[in-house]
Amino acid sequence: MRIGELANKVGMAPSAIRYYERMGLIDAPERTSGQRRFTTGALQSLRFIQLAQAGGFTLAEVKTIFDGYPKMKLGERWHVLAKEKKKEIGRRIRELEQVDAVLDALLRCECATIDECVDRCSRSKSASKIAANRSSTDHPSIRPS
Amino acid sequence: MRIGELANKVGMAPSAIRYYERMGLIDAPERTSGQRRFTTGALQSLRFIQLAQAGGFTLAEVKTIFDGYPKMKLGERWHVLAKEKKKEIGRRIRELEQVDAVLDALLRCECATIDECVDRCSRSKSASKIAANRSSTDHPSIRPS
DNA sequence: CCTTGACTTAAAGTCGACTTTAACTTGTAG
DNA sequence: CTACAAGTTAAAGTCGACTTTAAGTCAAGG
Repeated sequence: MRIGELANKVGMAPSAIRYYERMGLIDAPERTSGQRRFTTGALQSLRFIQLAQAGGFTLAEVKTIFDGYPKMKLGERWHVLAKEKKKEIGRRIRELEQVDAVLDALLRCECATIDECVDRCSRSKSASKIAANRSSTDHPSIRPS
Repeated sequence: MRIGELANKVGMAPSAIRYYERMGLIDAPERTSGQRRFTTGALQSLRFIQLAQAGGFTLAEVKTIFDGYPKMKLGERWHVLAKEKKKEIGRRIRELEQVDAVLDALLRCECATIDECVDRCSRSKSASKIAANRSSTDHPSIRPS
């Protein structure tokens, strides 16, 4: 399979696939006169990457998973990482719910000027919490080994 | 008030404040021998920016709000934008919940290899939906005027 | 033979929200 | 007077996940 066909099958751009190869996320496939020829194994890897991304993993995290399991074997490690990611997603959802609460507070304000708005609503418990939480959620729990 | 003091009061770096000024988010304050001297008005503006950011607005969106109301007056427009942003946050939360569901599916898999995992779980309804939704949520609903 | 389309590479560009750097001036304390 | 902290600017750097560009190679069809 050439890169274009593979890209079509998984629904991503050829440039993305080359990028993953450069980043060491997928193995460099055999080449026929310079052109990549992929097997279905690459397709599986790419689908897993898509899945992991949908699960909120960064490419660095995916690489960490792959590096730990060069023979494509999963196990404890993968489950541990997935559980950590679930926690992270939970935190992110709660953060967004707070944001939603801030917007509700602002909407209830019926304020005429921004100053009034800030004075009455800025300190309304949720606003400052969010700023405080941000720093923690910035950093993913899974790091390259 | 000099920039350092203001930065301390609102809890942001002086560089951030200069950045907002350059971006036209806050008015350029008077200067004493080149140095910025801020009034409490700037403090209010900065707090509003923090609030808006906590509400999930981008700086471009904040600028849009400010541009529409140069005299710091709020009104219909602000409420409309806030409501749109609430919808966006709702969408994002639902997306994250789907992601959580995907992770659950993967964890239930008990799969031994990545290939197995992908074969059995990748198509499990939620995975492809997420990819489809992403493009829509990428673009904020509020654009510069 | 020539064009067309798909591929190749390395390197640079993109987006957002800043931070960092370099080179300099100004204000204050000892 | 001198040192040091805090201010100034424009320009470049950062992060992540790619895309785009430039310049070139290769195979198949007319």
